[in-house]
Amino acid sequence: MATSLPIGDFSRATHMSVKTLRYYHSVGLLEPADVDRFTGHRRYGADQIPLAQVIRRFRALDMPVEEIRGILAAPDLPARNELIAGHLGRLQDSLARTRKAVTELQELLGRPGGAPDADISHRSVAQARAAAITAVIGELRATIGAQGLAAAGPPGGIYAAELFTDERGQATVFIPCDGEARPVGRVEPVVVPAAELAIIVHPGPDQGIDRAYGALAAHVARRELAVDGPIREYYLTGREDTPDEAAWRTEVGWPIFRTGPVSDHLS
Amino acid sequence: MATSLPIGDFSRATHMSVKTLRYYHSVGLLEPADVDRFTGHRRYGADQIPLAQVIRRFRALDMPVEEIRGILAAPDLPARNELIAGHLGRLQDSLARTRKAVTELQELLGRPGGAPDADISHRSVAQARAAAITAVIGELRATIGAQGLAAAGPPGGIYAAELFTDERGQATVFIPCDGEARPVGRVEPVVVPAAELAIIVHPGPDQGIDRAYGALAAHVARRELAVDGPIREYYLTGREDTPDEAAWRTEVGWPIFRTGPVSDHLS
DNA sequence: TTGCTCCTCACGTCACGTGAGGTGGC
DNA sequence: TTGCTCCTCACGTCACGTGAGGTGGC
Repeated sequence: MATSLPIGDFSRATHMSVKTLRYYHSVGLLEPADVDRFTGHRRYGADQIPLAQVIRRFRALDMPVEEIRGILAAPDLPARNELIAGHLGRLQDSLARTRKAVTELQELLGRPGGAPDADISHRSVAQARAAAITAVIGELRATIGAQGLAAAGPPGGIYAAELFTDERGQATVFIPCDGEARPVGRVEPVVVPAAELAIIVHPGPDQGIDRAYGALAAHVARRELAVDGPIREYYLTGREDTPDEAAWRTEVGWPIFRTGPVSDHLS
Repeated sequence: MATSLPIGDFSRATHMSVKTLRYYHSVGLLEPADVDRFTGHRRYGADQIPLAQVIRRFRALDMPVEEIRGILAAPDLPARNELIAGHLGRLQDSLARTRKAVTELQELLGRPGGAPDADISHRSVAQARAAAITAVIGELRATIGAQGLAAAGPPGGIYAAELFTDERGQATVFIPCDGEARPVGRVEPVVVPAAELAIIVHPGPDQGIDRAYGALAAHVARRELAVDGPIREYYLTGREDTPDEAAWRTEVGWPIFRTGPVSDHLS
């Protein structure tokens, strides 16, 4: 007659917890050889140890209980192999998905997974008081000069995304200044909101700036968490500063949710 | 004033299900801009769309809700990056585990992941009637010959695992035969139980058979689901057959739970 | 009145782990 | 009597999906 073990001993023999064994009993994956009709105590046969070990091995390979049951019940070896291969396929799918997630996260962190997009930088921009208008920079400069205010940074523009697709939408041009501007003509005081931006610098005059937009858009799509919000431009050097077009510099800023390397900040 | 959307519109705008949005509200991950005090209807601001998209992106990377909340609340960029990196690390761990599981499953299926162990084969052995003894083959052969029975296969032995570790345990030597043997002296009739075996062939006389055992044990540990049970030997060609020791052949069989390629069967 | 949208429970998922509260044999 | 083992509920996990049953505005 075969030796039989109480659940505790069987648990130690198989390195499965008592709770697990009771669970496997309840779902019919591994039934005890005997259950006492009065006390409910389970008894396992020593000859069930190898089966338990096989189950443990499959569970360690993340195979669902339901599928293990199927494998144990498979009528022949090809059926058994097919179930195992099915699980293998699912594991490989999840492997590919996880691998992709890892890559994306690495890119969000700015790790050298692909070459970093060298011409792109990041910036947290604090909000700033400014004088704003819907027309040209010269008018702004003259206005704040006349009001005895000083420029507190390069002039800039905020452009609603619809501008680029619908050809209509809100556009604002501003010069940050060190005090409250008084409204004069089309000039009004504004507070330029804070933002987190991915920045690319476009050299030269306006024509060709769409290449900078293209590069920035591609970068953001791949390596950043884009956020819907108006595009921003900063006019570092322009026609107001020098007639040499080659020396002009425009920054294009795309609003993002910041992750990745810490770079320069601008308040 | 900002545009606000009912949950259905916000759901379509963000590609999140209404159920998901309600869930995120209930756990405080994404609170609607306003909730009607009487009807309970939720309203979301259009400016919440980008935040929702960020959340969706992180969830697509399998980040737990609790951690996304932490990232959104992170006080600065390094803290944010650290949380993301933590998740990345966990993903990489699970990647490694899954990769290992895939390899093990492939080995169980006998895929060429490592070179297959060429000298190992598989066999399902049906149960067989036999004449058995705890001593030498010659005595068995003489006995069944005297009883007018024919050998139905090569002689074999069944050896309890304890034999190899404790140097004691049950050992049985048998010759399958085509009828019921009558007990004579130490010879008794037995039924050799069916088994699934991984098989290696050892050429030559007994000395050196431990090398075959070693190779078989290593193979089983890596590529099979081992099962506790007695080891079996089959004496295909031995001293009874030819005096040429180089021609002797012994098969060693290790009980397993069969997976992998279909090979020869022996009944 | 009929659709449509919105609401709040309540339950299921998967493989157990964690108690709570109680029993039986040495 | 004290430990120890064993038992059966019941609940929690994680991120929702799936109903059931009901309401409010066009």
